[in-house]
Parts: sequence; structure tokens; C-alpha cells
Amino acid sequence: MKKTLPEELVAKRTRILDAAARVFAEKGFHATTVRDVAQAAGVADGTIYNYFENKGGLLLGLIDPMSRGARGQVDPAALEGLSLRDFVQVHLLGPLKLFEADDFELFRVIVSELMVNRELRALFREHVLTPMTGLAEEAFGRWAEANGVPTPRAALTVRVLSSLVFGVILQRVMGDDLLTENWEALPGALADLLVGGLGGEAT
Amino acid sequence: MKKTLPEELVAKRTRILDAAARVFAEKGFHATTVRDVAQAAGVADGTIYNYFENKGGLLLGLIDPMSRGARGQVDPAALEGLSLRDFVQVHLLGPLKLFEADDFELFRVIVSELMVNRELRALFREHVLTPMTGLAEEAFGRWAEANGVPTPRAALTVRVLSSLVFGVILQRVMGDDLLTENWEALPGALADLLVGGLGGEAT
Amino acid sequence: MKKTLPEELVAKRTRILDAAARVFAEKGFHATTVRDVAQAAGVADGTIYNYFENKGGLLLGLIDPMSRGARGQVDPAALEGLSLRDFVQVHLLGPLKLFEADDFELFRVIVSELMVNRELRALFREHVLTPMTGLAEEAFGRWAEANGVPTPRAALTVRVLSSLVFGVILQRVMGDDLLTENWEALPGALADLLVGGLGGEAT
Amino acid sequence: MKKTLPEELVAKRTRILDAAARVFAEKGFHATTVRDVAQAAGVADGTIYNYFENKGGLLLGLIDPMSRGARGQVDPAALEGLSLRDFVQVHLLGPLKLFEADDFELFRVIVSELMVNRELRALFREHVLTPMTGLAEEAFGRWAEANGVPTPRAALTVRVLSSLVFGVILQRVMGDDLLTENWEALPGALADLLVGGLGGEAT
DNA sequence: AATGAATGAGTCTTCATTCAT
DNA sequence: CATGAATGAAGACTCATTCAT
Repeated sequence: MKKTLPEELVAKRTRILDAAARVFAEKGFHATTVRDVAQAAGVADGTIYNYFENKGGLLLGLIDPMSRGARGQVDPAALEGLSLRDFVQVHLLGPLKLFEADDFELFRVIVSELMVNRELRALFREHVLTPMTGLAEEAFGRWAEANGVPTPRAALTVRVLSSLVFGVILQRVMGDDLLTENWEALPGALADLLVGGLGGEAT
Repeated sequence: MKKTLPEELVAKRTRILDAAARVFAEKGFHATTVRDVAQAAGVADGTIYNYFENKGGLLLGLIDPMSRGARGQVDPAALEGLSLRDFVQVHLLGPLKLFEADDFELFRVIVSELMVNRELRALFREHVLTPMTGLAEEAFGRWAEANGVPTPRAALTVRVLSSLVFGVILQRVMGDDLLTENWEALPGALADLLVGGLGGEAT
Repeated sequence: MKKTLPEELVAKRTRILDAAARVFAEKGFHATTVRDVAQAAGVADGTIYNYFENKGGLLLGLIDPMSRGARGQVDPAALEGLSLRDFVQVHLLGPLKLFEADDFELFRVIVSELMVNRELRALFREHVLTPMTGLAEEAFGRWAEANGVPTPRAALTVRVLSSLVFGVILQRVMGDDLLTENWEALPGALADLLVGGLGGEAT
Repeated sequence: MKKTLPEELVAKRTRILDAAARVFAEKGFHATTVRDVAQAAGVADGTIYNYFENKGGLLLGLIDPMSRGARGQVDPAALEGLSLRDFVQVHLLGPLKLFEADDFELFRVIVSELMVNRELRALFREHVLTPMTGLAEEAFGRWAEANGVPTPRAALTVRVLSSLVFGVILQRVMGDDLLTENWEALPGALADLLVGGLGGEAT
């Protein structure tokens, strides 16, 4: 057994990635030096480059775990029995939780770079956005069929949900106090509003 | 004694700011050098610093015109006669148009920096977000009163609208084809969905 | 007069170039850091880049003065009266002197990079080699005509001369003691040998 | 006890050296990384250091085979019967062929480093230049004696030959078209010129 | 002997900012 | 106020070399 066990390498890669997430979240991508990441990961500067093409690669590397997080969020089977309102709430809750972990600091960094970095954008779209939307559409279709409800604009509906999620996080990150204070109740309230309509009487 | 007329100075400031907006939109904030801006504005590098504290000041300077744009969007008087659906649509349309100008390129840059730059964030909140939300809440209140409709959660409703706007732009900027293709019809469709609710039958 | 006088800039450029020549000659191109050059020139690191594209540009910049040196070496008018032997000697002497200045240290560096740097090679060929060879051919032609001598292979003859020059310098630079010791007498001896032929009795 | 046969080690050393020659010739010495050589040789990076002191050692290692090539070029016995012109031509041809192999690419690299690397220079002088010159002088002496010809300046004559060889290669490497096109005929023409003299009538 | 991951010193280059003219 | 040359701190990245396995 001559080779360094791949597991160790994977572990180190992960350690670097974790460090990167931490430091990026704290200081932002541009304000973070490669050395910052290296020190946070407890490796030498050059070691970073054994695992990632360049500094930007660290960011790209952050996407993949995120996509796994996104995928794991939904359990299609469990959804069929839900009411529309609960169905919606679940789909709001999932993504909301995904970034809540570190108080949305990583969200900040990722979005910041997404806006400006085409490659990252493509990767994010491919690995996170498209799967998420796809799963949601599928789930929605299945749910609708199971409940004998017509779904005239499933695709649009799903976009509304995801847009709402992003928009809400964005506003919260921007420092909207009302959202911050009512964060816990938000998914429910939003679900009510969406299902019942602005004009109507929600639960 | 010929003192340079302030107007001229204001004009030059504006010229620099326009140049900055243009170049930032094209290359992003970090990828743009002060020299890029200077050249685009037709002034010397050093001149920039006669009008702005530093590079970041250019960004801050971009906020103010934007706030005027935001404010000008709504005409409270004209809103009262509208149906709820149309009221909503108008409030979606305005902000959507605000950034559409240069194909959302400036939106990209601003959001990118907002995520990461506390000072810019505060300024943006103060000059753009808060006024916008405030105006919308006020308009909504006035509309509700005029139409004898109760508004149990005006604040939340307004957040839903603005979140939706941000989220939708975000997703479009991310490259969502469905949104891009149906962009024109989007405000109407969203208004329908919001007013009628997911469960219901829209107009 | 607002502008920095171009003369000053040219002077500074020259100062940097001189410094580069000095430092390169001493340590070689690769072993020299840009900072070495900057310090030798008494400017800041960054200033170098106001005058040259990059480190390699310093090398390219060294070519041009050299070409002027090469050109100035010959005075066509004075050549016509010479004997063939003296004509040859003059043409050996010129280039030999060109690099003798700093004990061939710069020759070392230039040749070292010429061997490996295509761009430098092209520039050197265009600005130094071709003009030199051209001038020599022309001078040789004029001399031959003036002296009623046929020149069956002027081009080849000129190559032989220049090759000999380069080869001789090369071998001296390589540390050939015999050449070093007899350096002063060399042009004459070579001229004798070339004109009279290996077999024969020189003038 | 199975000890690795020295032959195998020598073979691997040779393989590494061949790889080095190939890669150096292609990319130049400085532009080549030790890893490049290792990969070209099919070994691990670290293995290189079991056979060579350091990267420079690879270059030094290239000299030795070259010296063998240089030595093998001449067969003293066969030379005695030649005419002076043919004797000269043979001595031009040999070294010319030595580097022709890979289109002078290796010549480029070696000369490039020779110019700048004292240690390499010493080694090259000792193992290649001095033997070559010595052999040639010896051969020339023997030939002169055998043909009853006085050799007043054997040493200088030999230098002229080797200088011419180096100079001609140098100019060809520099991109002299005339030399490139007439390469095959060159040794003959040079021999004619040298033996007959510039003034005279060649064979 | 072979491996190849880790190291970290070393360099080029960029660019925001200053300030003498 | 305008200019733009000078500055020099800062940082990404490379790569020869080492050494534990």
C-alpha cells in the first residue's frame, strides 16, 4: 500500500473547503487571501493548489456540497399526503434552512460572486438551481396528480416559490428587521398568503 | 475671479458616475480599475479623487440616483382607482423596470457588492429599500382604505411583493430561461397568481 | 506646461534600461528580480511597469540601443580605399568591439535569452542582425566594385564574417584562454587567415 | 537477495536524461519543471533526485553523452589521406551534425544555459570543448606532418574552424534564411572559402 | 529505490492612492 | 481643480526540493 489513502486526501480537501467556507463567510471572497484559507485549514499555501485549480476553485468547490444539501432537502414520498398549504410551506422551508446555518454569511459570499462570476453562475445553475427547480416541479406535479388538482402553470408556480425564497433571504440579509423578527413564522405566513391569495382569507 | 461654476462640477461628477456605472456594469466592481473609470469619463486618474473619497465612493455615489429612480416610480394618486390585481402589477412592474435598463448588469454589480459591503448596504437600505418599502406600504394602506378592504398584514404583503421582485430578477440574472422568455408577461402572471392564490383560478 | 517633460521620461526610461543592462549582465536575466532592476535604477518596483510591459520588455528594450550601436559601427565612405585584408579586419573589429564593453557580460545574457525567447529573437534579427548583415553586404559590394574585384558569393562571405565574429566571441565567453590572451591581435590574424586562405601565405 | 542490477539503474538514469533532453529542447530549461521531466520519463518527481543532485544536474548530465558524441565524430586514421579542403570539410561537418539531430533545439538550450551558468560552462569546456579542440589540433598536426605542410598557427586555425561552426549554427538558429536554405552545401562552400581564401579561387 | 503530497520561499504584477507641477 | 507619474503594499501562484511511507 504505497499510495496515500484517497480518504485522507478527500478529508484534507474537505478540511480546506470547510476552512474556505468559514473564512469566506467571515471576510468575503475578495478580502480573503489564499493564505487565510491555508492557515485556517492548517496547511501550507501551496497545498491549496494541490487540491484546487486556483482561488476561484475554492468557490466552485463550495457549490457541490451545497447541491447535495439542496437535493437532500425533499422527500418526494412524504409530500403526497400534504395539503397545498403544507406542500408550499415545506418547499419554502427547505431552501430557507439551507443557508440559515451560518446566519446567511455564506449565502452572501456565494451570491456576491454569482452575480459577477460567469463560471460560478453556470456551475451553480447546473448543480443547484436546475436540480432544485426540477425536483420541485416534479414534486408539485406528483402532488397535483395525487390530489386531483389541475396544475396549469406548474413551472411558473415553482419559480414563484424559489424567487420568493431568494428574495426573502436577500431582504433579510439586507437587514430588514421585520423579516428578521418574524423569521420563524415566515414560511407559514408566506404559505398562507400564497395559497389563499392576497385578496383572500388565509388560515 | 472666475470660479468654476458648481454646475460644471456637478456635471463632471455626474459624468464620472455615469462612466462608473457603465464600466462597473460591464466588468464588475472589482475587475474595474479606477483608471478604467477615469478613461471612460475622459478625466485623469487623480481627478476621480477630487469628487469621490475612494473607489468605493463611486459605488456609493451610484446609490443616490438609483433612489431617485425608485421614488419616481410610483404616483400615489393614480393608484387609488386600481383593482387589487392592477395595484399589485404596478408594484411589480416598477422595480422590475428600474434595473432592466442595461440588462440587469448594474443590478449584478450592486447586489454583488451589497452582499459584502456593509457601508453600501446601509446606504442602500436607507436610500432605496426603506423608502421603497415605505412608499409601497403607504400606497397599499391608502388603497385599502379607499377600497374598503382590511389590510391585516400590509407590511408582510409588501415584503412579499418586493421579495418576489428581487427573487425574480435574481433568478433571471442567474440565467433562468423560462423567466427570460416570458419576461414581458411576467408581472401580469405574477399579479394573477398572487391575488388569486395558488389554489384558485386567476383571471 | 503641465505635462512632465518627455525628456525626463525618456531619461528615466534610459536610466531603467541602463540599470537593467547592468544588473542583467551581473546576475543573468532569470536570476535578476524586477526589484533588483528597480533598486539599481533608483525607482519603485511599480515604476518599471510604467515604462515596460513586463520583465521581458526590459530585455527587448535593450535591443534597440544595441542596434544603434551596430549601425554606427561602419562608415561606408571610408571603406572603399581599403585593401581586402583591411576591409575584412574592419568588419571583424566592429562587432567585436560592440560587446567588449562590459567584458561580454551583456552578450552572455542576450544570447542566453535569444536562444530561448522567440520574440526577442525576432526583434534582434530585425533590428540588429539583418541591418548589420545588410550593411556589410552593401559595403562589400561597393568595395568590390570600387576595386574591380568579382564577388561571386558576397552573401556567403558576409555570413562567414559574422559567423566568425559570433563564434569567436562565443568561444571566448566559454573561457578559451588562447583567444583571451591573443584578443587584440585576433582581428588581424583572422583577416590574414581569411584572405589568404588556410593553405596559403597571408598578406 | 535481489539487488536491483546497476544496469537497470543506469537505464533509468538514461531514460530520465533522454526525457530531460526532449523536454528541455521543447520548452527550454527554465520553462521546464522537474515534474515535466519526471512525467516525460514516466517516474515520480522525487525519483529524479535519486539520480541527480538537482534540476541543474540534469543539464550537467546532458553534457557527458554529448562529449561522447563529439569524440566519436573523428577517426584520426582516416584523415591523413585527405586533401586540406576535405580535411577542413570533415571538421566542419562533424560538429554541425552533432546538433542537427533535433533541429538544434537542444543546442539552443545548452548554449542558453552555458552563457549564464558557470558550472555548466566549466563542465562543457572540460568534457566537450577542450577534447574537441585537442583532437582537432592533434589531427591537424598529424595531417600536416603526413602531408609535409608547415602549420604555423595550428591552434588558431582550429579555433577558426570551431568558431565558424558555432557561429554558423548560431546564425541559423537565429533564423538566417540563407543559411537554412543552403545548409547542405554549406560545409563544402565554407571549406572552399577557408582553404582558398576570400581573395582567391576555390576548388 | 520509488513515490507524490506537502512545503513555503520567492516573484511578478496590479492598482488604489498620493502629490508635485 | 486637473493631471498622470510615482509609489509600494499586497497577493496569487509556481515549483524545486524534501521526506514519510
